[in-house]
Amino acid sequence: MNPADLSAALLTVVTGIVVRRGGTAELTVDDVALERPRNRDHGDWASNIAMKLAKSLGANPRELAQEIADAAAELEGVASVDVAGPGFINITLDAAAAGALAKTIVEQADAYGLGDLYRGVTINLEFVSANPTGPIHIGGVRWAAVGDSLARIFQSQGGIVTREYYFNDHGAQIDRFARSLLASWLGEPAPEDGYGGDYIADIAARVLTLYPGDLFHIPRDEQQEVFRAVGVELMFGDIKASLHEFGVKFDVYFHENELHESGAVNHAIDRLRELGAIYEADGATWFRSTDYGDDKDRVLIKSDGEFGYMSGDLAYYLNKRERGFERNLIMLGADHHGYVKRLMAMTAAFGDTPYVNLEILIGQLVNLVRNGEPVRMSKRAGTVVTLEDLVEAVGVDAGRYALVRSSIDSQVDIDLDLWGKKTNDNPVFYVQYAHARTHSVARNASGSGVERSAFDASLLDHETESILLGILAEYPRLLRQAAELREPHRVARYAEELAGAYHRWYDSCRVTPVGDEPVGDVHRTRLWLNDAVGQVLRNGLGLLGVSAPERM
RNA sequence: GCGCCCGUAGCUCAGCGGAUAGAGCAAUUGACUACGGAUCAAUAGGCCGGGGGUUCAAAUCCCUCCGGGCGCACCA
Repeated sequence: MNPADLSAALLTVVTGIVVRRGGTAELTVDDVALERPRNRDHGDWASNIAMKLAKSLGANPRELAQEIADAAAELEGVASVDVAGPGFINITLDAAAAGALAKTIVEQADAYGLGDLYRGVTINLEFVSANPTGPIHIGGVRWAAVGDSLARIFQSQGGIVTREYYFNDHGAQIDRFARSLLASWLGEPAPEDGYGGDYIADIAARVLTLYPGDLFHIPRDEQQEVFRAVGVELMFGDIKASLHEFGVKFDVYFHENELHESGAVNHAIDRLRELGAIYEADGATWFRSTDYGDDKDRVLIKSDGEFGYMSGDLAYYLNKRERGFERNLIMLGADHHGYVKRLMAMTAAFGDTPYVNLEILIGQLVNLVRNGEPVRMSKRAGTVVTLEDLVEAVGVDAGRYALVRSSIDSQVDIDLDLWGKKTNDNPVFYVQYAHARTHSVARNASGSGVERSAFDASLLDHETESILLGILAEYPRLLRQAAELREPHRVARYAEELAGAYHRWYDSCRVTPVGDEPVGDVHRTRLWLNDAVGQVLRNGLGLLGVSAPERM
């Protein structure tokens, strides 16, 4: 008996009562969704449906609750139903009904918790998209961890997900990068608006070994072009490699240059023009985005003839739509939140639905901290902490977990010294240890002749067992919620809660008999529960891109 | 000035209409000749930034003020 089954049964009960009382409320399963009460005295599951319905039925909430409770008490698998407080309905399952879940989970294995919220929906999730003018710095790392995890969560709901990286290889910043490489090679100081740091010299040297021709005797602008073309490829290769090391693999690396070379940018502007959203002023071409809720109109073609920043975004969006993506999500840092309105205006102008066909997830920036003091990062000064630095200092698991554990709405401090030294501060080890422990227990059980050869759910009647089963039962809904809200951190917090409940159960219920005690069905049944917990921890950690070790 | 995010235990953060607000770390005290003590139990620690409002019910929703972060270019 899981909460979904119970909700469905309760829906039938409540609907019957509403009809009998002459009510007109149309109820769905969501209306009678059960929650797990904080306090164990309040049973396994609780509903507030009576308080919600009382007003429209003109009924006393407690009386209504009692009527529902009396009917619900007859449901199969329900041990008792109580009315408490202002009208809560508290349901306690009998141990057998609750415990059956342990077997279900083991049997469903990796499939336990999967849902169909986005069954068949094509989703394009764009994240990181850092310019290839330097290594991925610590700010981009957050989106790497969160974005990849969110992609996995969408997939758990049946979504057809493409992880995409927008490769900004067109425009002034790339020119600066090229000039910086050239300057480094020539032994000149870095350009005023260019990039510094050891990696520039490193890339410049690698360009030299890769370039087959004679770089010394060609004009300077051709030299710069060589450094641009080869340097960007090298930089991009490095970025890919460090992302890969971090466990993040993109399906598509999209080059902005393609949009310009194929004429897609012009085409996108023409399309807007046909729709009447374009005007000319001051020698520039403007998108009348204020018609669609933006704060000001945006320049698409500057008076010098160059494309404005936004023009590429128009073409890119259309390109994604032409590739068939129903939902397009872009993860951006808080320093880009000003883009939301103009991109939504674009979406509306093209006749799509803002916040549905296009969705922008804004995440707060990370602060780099050293000994409690904030550290300013500067690509130019070369004081950048990179993804590789993070992995080197704390490892992939601890790094990803720490980054994905917080809501993206909150700023996080990254203190590599602290993270590197006191890694026990990171709850990832608490969760991983719980998982390792499930394997340790299973190994031990096997050695003592305890196998999953019998299952009697009614034997899972210890208090820690009913708590554990309650948490396990919530997993599918938790996953769905994480997907709906685009909040991977919920999976991490859930894993911590489950790990805690498991450790407490371990402390009071043994799987392997002690001493001369014979192996009984209670031990065999507990082994099912043990393995079920291991399975769910593994599933959850997998969605976070964190390993689930069998030994630590 | 306008916009977005945040202000919850000493620290880092969950909870975002429900019952006595939680976890980890830090602190204090206990628990292994019983499945790994990277664990568990217990204690202590909170006017959920302040003030109004909506509601049967507000940390959660609305308004306002205070404090912090980030934005508001024919730059990308």
